[in-house]
Amino acid sequence: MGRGRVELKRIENMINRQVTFSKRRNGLFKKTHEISVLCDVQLALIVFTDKGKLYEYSTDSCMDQLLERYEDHYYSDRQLVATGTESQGQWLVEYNRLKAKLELHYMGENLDSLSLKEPQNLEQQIDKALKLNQLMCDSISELQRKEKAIKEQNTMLAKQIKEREKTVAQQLLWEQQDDDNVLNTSSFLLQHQHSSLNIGGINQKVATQVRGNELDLTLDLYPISSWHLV
Amino acid sequence: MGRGRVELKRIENMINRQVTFSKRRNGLFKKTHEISVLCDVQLALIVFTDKGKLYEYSTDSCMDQLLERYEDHYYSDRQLVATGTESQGQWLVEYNRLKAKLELHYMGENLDSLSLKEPQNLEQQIDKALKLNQLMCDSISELQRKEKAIKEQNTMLAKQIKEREKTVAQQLLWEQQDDDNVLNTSSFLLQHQHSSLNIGGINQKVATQVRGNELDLTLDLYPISSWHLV
DNA sequence: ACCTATTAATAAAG
DNA sequence: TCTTTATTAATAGGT
Repeated sequence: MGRGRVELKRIENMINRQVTFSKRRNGLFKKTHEISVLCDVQLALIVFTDKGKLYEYSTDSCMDQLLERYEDHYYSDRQLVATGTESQGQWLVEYNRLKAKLELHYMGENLDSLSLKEPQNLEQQIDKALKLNQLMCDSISELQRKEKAIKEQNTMLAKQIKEREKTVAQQLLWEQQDDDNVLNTSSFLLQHQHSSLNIGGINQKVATQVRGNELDLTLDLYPISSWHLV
Repeated sequence: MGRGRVELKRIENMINRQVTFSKRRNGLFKKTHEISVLCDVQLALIVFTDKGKLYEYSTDSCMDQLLERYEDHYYSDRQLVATGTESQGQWLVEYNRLKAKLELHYMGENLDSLSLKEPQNLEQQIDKALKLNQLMCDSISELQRKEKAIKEQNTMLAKQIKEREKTVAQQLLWEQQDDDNVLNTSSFLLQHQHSSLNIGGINQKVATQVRGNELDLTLDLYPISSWHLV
């Protein structure tokens, strides 16, 4: 549309390119919003200009949820099944097999083990390491389970809010209709905050959390360094 | 365009909605591609239908990079430095220390190691085990981070619901007062607080991370059974 | 920003 | 889903 066709290739004139970008960007965002409302779909649109400026749109302004959902679409489900069931189960098998082997080993070579200076110790260390790994596996799947549960709760809450909004909106409509009969003005302001990502706040908390983890890391890691291998 | 105007509201007829979605989706993706090429901008478009079907477009098909860039746009480098340096750095220290010990060990006992049948192998295995531990540690802290973020979002949502209840209750009060007082203006502020915690960002990295771990876990776990300790 | 000649998108119907 | 077609919407080029 417009006067004359446009070739589908980069507009070389910079001014022109920027003007076109501005116009088409508006159009694109409008259409994005329209399809979102008309067809009741959730969508996210992110645009980066060559100069690094960012424009974004997302249904209900929850870009994060959408992006998360996007990730989940590819990773989460399969992951949960894989880690939760397979690898963990597999891991236990490995663990027990190894333990049995170790026991056999020390039964047979009990006295003439010169170079193995600390057999019990080695066994203990490996045992510890295995147990540690096992714990971590447990931890991971536990966390994954928790995560899923909380997410579900989240979705529920979000739904509730949406429902409530609808109800309120409808009430207002009714109210307005009543008011019209009495020469009244009902003003309704819906403040739709756009893409204010509340990241600063979260980050702080994330950082704290990470620091907490570091401590755990350290605590867990020291035993490993005390494997008496030297 | 089309015969007659269309109101900007959800199309209730399901068939119609789907048809419109199909048509407009094509249009939207086309326009998305066009602006990308004409104006030389990078963009990402993600669409989820109400039934969970996913459609996506991204310039040069590198959605991940774009999403990462999006996150980076909000994430300050502080976090990256903090996590990247401290916790991981600490770990590297441990790791290298242990490695050095192992090397010394094999230097000294090079020839008379009967029971240590495959020293290099043992080293490799321990190396792998350590890396595995590291990955699991990372995974755990990522998951913990994520969990906390989602929980917070949950809290936010719950708060929103409470707020809304209050608002509605108050509105009802006003309404009653208005009934007594015929010439009145009822103004109502609906604050669409938006609780967007930046979970997407965290999630993306976790997902990537976890995916990496998955593979590594599987690959690394098998060798453990081949520790030639028997 | 605004204007308008044109092209593009698309709603409704088959 | 795939066409067709009557209409509206988007927009290129100019001011």
